[in-house]
Amino acid sequence: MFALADCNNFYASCERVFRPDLIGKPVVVLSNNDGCVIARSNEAKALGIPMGAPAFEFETLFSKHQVQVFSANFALYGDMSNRVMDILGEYTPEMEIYSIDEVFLKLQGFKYVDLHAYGLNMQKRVTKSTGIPISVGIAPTKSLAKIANKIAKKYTQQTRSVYIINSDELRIKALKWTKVEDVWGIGRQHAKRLCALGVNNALDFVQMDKDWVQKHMSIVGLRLHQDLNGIPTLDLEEVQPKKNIATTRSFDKNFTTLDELKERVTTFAVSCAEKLRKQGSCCNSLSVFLHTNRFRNDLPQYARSMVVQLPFASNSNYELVKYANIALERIYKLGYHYKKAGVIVFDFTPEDATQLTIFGNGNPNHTAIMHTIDKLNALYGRQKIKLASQDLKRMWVMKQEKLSPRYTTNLKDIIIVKC
DNA sequence: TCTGGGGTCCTAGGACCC
DNA sequence: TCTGGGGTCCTAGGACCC
Repeated sequence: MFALADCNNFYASCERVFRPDLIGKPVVVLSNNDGCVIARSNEAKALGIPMGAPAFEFETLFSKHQVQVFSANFALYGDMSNRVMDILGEYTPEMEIYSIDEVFLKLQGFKYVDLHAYGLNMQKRVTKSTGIPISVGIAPTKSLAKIANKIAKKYTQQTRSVYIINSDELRIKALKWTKVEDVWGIGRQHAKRLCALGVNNALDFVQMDKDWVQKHMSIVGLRLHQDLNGIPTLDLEEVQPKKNIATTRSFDKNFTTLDELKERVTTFAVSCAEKLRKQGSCCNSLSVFLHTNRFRNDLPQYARSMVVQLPFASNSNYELVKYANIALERIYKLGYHYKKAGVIVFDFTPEDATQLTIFGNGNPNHTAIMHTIDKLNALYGRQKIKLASQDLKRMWVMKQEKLSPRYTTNLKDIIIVKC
């Protein structure tokens, strides 16, 4: 059996842990630059605030219903996630952290354990120990555990946030209850196509012809089809080193000059290099993109990206910055208002296995200095040591007007309890 | 005025090899 | 009129996830 433990309204719940006065009140968390809504408490959902809602469009609704609005505080969410995962890890030797707020637990060899009681225990313990409410779904396969979790979340009262699918009867009932577009792995495109064929719920889907599924939804769809039929096809996945690493940002205003963009792209490339070093990888290629604001119909639109192959695998700030800027200069066009840019690195080789060449390929060895920069930045704060071509005056601060304190990761922000 | 930021996998088709 | 039969690698694009 598999269990899927999923934190309820995770970011909103994190904000509430240290602000218990917000329990029962609508809470939303915004994306970077305070752009859109990326998390909502149940009360906020009930007000009809959709996922991804642009914050500025909902300002009147926010103030009318006294919605508590927060800027994204990823330091807090990451730390709270670790706490939740640590506790859940005690319930099984095999788990897969699927996202910041979700984890699959493999319950193999639990034949003589009352899994429902086991689920209730983990649910209670996480909620009590961290203040984060979670839901638990248990079923014979991962995709069915996903569905069980959805049921637990929807019927909190009746299920006490734990639901188990442990018979074919319950499986059929759950599949029938699940709309096809809500199935994990069936996105908008496939849902549209399936609905047109009269396949409206997950039960309809599992009864479809295998060949059709494979033909139109590839091997991925076929695996899901099997898994939902109760044949375990999707197993836990091990943590793999990343194959792509990206740093991309929207700007809070439009940029027009090459110099402004150069500074941003330089900072993004440095950030990618840092992430590469953290994972012990070097990249052989990178891509730079930039585009104008796609929401502004009154301005001319332009978007381009360019891939650069490095002559050697690297994770040096200097090298990545150099090649990222070469790409930027090629794709930059004067006369446009740029809103977003990014750097993506890919085609990795492990740091300790980069190819040497007999005649030398000009790959300078920056290992020592990068190591020193990383160490200093770890000690004295991120971006303490920067390249001169980066934003030295710290002009580009993200819009984060409603940021909560870093309660758990910054000594200055630890709460004071008066008793 | 203001609209996020990351990731993964699969397939078809073209270019190329012998 | 008639024009082989295998392969591999790479890329773009499409689908999906949180």
